[in-house]
Amino acid sequence: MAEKINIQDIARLANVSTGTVSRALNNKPDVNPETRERILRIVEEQGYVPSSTAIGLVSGRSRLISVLVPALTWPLVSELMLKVAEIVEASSYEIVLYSISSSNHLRDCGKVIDRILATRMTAGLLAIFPGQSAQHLTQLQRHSFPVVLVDDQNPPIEGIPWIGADNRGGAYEATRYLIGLGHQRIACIQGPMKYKVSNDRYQGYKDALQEAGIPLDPALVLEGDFMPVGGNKCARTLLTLPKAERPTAIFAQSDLMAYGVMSAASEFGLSIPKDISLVGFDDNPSSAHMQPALTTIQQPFGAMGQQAIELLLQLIEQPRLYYQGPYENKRQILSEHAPRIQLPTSLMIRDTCRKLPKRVSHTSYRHKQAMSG
Amino acid sequence: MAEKINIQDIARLANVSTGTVSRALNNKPDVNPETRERILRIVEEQGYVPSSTAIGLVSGRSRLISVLVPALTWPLVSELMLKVAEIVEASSYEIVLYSISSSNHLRDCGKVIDRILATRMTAGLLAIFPGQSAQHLTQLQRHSFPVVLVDDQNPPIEGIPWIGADNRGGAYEATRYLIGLGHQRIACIQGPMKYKVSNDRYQGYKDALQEAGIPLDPALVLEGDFMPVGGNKCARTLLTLPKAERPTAIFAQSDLMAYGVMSAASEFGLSIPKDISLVGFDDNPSSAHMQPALTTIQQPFGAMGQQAIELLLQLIEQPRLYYQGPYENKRQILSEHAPRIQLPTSLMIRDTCRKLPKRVSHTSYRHKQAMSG
DNA sequence: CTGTTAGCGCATTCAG
DNA sequence: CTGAATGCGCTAACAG
Repeated sequence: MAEKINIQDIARLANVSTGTVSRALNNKPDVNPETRERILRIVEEQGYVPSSTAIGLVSGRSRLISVLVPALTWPLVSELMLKVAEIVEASSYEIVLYSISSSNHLRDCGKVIDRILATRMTAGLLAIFPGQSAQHLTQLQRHSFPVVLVDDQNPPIEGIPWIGADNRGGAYEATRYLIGLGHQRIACIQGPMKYKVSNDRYQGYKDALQEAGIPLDPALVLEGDFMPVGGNKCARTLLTLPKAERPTAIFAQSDLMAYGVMSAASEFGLSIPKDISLVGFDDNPSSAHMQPALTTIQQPFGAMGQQAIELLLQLIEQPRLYYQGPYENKRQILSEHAPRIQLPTSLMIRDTCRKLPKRVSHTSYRHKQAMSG
Repeated sequence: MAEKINIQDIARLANVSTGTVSRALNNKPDVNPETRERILRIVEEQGYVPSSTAIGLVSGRSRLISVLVPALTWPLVSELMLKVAEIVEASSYEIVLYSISSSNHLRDCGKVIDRILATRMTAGLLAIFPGQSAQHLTQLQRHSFPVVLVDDQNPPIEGIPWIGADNRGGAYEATRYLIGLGHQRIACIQGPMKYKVSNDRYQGYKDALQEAGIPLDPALVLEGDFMPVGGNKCARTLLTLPKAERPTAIFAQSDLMAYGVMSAASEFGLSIPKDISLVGFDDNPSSAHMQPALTTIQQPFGAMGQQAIELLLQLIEQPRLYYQGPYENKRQILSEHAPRIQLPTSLMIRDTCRKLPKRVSHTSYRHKQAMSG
């Protein structure tokens, strides 16, 4: 059935030339409706599918899209890819996956990008959280190879469309939520400050503090590593502080670090949220199943994936023109400037935060503890 | 630099024919070493990369490999894919990703497989945990299209190479570990029994019980859904049992269900591992960060991915011949039968299991509890 | 050793 | 409206 059958076979079976078959298949207007129907019927019968390789060769265009992903073990990327895959499969394109794993670092990534560019096997590139490899992307841009970047580590690159989460807004919301609960001494466990994302979240944290008129205490701002161990280490430092200086709430810039905070708390015999309130960032799938379930900021990964791939597809078909606004409504003003799209996060309220009594003083805290004990 | 430059340009620049250039590029023996070097130099200078599309067309072979993945949100798949991607990138092949997400169920998956087969755009298919879609795979097999299946839900399919984890052995090890700790009343929270994996793990559980001469108590064997909610529900049933009938340990057939058990325990005011010991299965990345860290059976996803993709690559290049034994050592006897490779799991001992005192009786248990309370 | 030629499967002219 | 011819970039077979 699926034995190598080509356009000539169809042409023979339909008593027409290959040209006509080709026209019929590509919905060209100038073809006899009767003939077209007959051809399509035979195509259906024979289960004929045009060779995408040949089409690629003759048309010079590819139906393949490169997607560059970081270590897939990061659960967040999965969510994003899910949406990307869904949309690509609904189109006539396919995804070619390139992963920058632990072994092939910066240098190898450059090679991958060179190959993408040189072979032109794919029609465009979606780079997802490429980390340091982002710098190689300008090279593609120079050759007017369509690229869309989903990132949070690097400052935006001139000329490259960029999709990201509103990290500053998310951090602001997290901190404001804690303030609304009555917390005044709120610690911030940061990611590595060399990353843009860490700075953005720090800004959001400061925004909320400033808005509430709470002075920023540098002793409560610690730099972690986005990983559980770093979160744990920072939390230990915070919990070692004298009671009066100790934070009543912690904003961890990643869920993984929040996990570390939770383990540190239990090591100190402290209970969350009774003794310490905690908010994370990311909303990893497992965060909802922690004990207690982690209150956190959810990143809009699905939406980011969707925006990114839709933008890329549009870029491939309409080079150098960017639609502003939602993709569905294409009658938007076109722009020649690479868009920067920032998607809103959302606060997931769960069980790691506790409302503080009106007046928070050392004595009233101990009093309450004694009553419950 | 990377402007469309082809083999003719190189031929012109090197003052040779395209045939010679092609020969030089493909390391054919019959080409003047001097000429070859000159050509290679020019190729390097010009940054020429042969069009894989054209090569694909003329050679009839593809350098693309289809990889069919289930909902990527499942963290386990990421680990597997990581290894697959690493190996593919080291080869001359690329990965084309197809995902069977929530939206496109069984029917759409059939379409995907039809397309893979019809276009022959890719040279082979690696199907990872395809679930119910596995049945479509026989179609590929019939057309002698190389397929390798990584699965645990379905019984093996005749003629299709199969890679899986030793689920029975893993469950046996988990249960034996609990028995070794002195537990006698060990519950088993199963996955859906329509899946092979659930039956395999149940067998392993029974094996260990039988070996230790412990009678199987049907009241302690409950069917879950592999998800946290199911684990929680089953655990509630178990914890509602009268003290004497209540299990002292629970073997959950998935980590996610183990999370559900943990939350159920805390709802019942029970502490893990003090009151109940718990072992999971899978070793999700987050399991090590649970409070307490979950003792579980680790699935060899990396190894599974590696075996699977190496087998597929070999199948593509040596159709209908399967190497038996490790890939590295290729001088193995070849077989015409599709191999079934089962990879060993490993027990990750962490903090959710407790050694029971020598004699386990209702009274001594309460005595100990009273002493610690 | 090397140049020439004939396709791979298709879309796209250019004539009818 | 349609058939025939050209060529996409490359490899392979065949002559030199």
